Amino acid sequence: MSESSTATIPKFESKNGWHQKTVKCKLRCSSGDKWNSQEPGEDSMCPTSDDIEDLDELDDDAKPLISLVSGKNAKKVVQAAKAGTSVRQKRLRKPTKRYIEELSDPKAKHVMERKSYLSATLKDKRPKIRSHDELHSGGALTCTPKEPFSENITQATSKGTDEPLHLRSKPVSERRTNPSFISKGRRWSIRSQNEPYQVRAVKFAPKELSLTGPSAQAPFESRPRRGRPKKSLPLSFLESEDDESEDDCVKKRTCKKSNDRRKHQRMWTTPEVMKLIDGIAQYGTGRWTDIKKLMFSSTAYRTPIDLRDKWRNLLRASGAQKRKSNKKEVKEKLKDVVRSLPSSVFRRVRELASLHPYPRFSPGGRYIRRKN
DNA sequence: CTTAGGG
DNA sequence: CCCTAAG
Repeated sequence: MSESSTATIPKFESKNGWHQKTVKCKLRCSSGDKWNSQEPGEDSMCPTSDDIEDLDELDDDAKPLISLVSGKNAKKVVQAAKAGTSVRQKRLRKPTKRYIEELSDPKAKHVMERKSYLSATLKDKRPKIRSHDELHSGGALTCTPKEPFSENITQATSKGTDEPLHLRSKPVSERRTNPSFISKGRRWSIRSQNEPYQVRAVKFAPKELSLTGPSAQAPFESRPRRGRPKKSLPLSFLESEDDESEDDCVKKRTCKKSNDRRKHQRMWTTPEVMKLIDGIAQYGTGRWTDIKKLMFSSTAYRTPIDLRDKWRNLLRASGAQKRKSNKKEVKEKLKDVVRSLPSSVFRRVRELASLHPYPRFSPGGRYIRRKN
């Protein structure tokens, strides 16, 4: 998929090529299926081997996405030129994101909100951006396919790798991650500018594109989601962990508007659970950050909190957490959790549960100190 | 900033 | 998963 779209790009020199590209993108778009819907569903699989951490899926939609963007952009440019509305000299970068959004999301309900939010954030965070905003913001993005990328890259790199990039990266990732943008703007939105890998990813994008991205596996590691990437994050690259596209579309499909919460659910795979358990076995309960760092260093998603939550659920599911409800009930309730997990896992869960109780308070109410 | 708890 | 209150 990406290939085809990429292939057309070189033709940009001739106006014809351009047009072609646009059309193509459009076609793709209208054809309906998302490119990233290759993953039917993860839940049914019951992996027995331990090394299936990357069974999730290959996230290739980034490239197509970009081309899409460019296509849009081109179209937009044309339109703008016709209308003569904009005063931009070069190529009207600014509105890009808007169009992207609009086209990709027919409803385009939150466009305005989003826009305002964005600008607000920018203003708020980095006042100076606004000045070169016009020049850059769309800059690389726009020309990615059309113009020699070298220029853009140079510009981007030499200039603050920060501001313009982040500026650009946000819309893109947002679009992918958060179809029904929430005007409120969450933590991750704000933080996204601090995330090193995201920046990097964005920076690479153009290169890959023009080079016909040979081995670009996880073009957009973007993990806009909340969470302190911290210093140890760069590692998350190597693993080419993947996507987010999955849950993205899952969200879109299943709950569409859904209640604000639970936007991106990601199914816990068995290996993940096992890693978690191992981690707890080593560190005990309560040191989620450490566990995350050690066991999930390669996994960008899964914050320490997620780990803790998962553990809590496991406990409940395993019945170690005696509660009012009897085991049967619990099991029934958390059937989905159980069904894909081998019994061996649950045995371990129980062991650990007795070893280091989760609430960290013994039944008597005494606080249980962690050892190491 | 990290945990714990509750929604 | 998300959010908030505590250390």
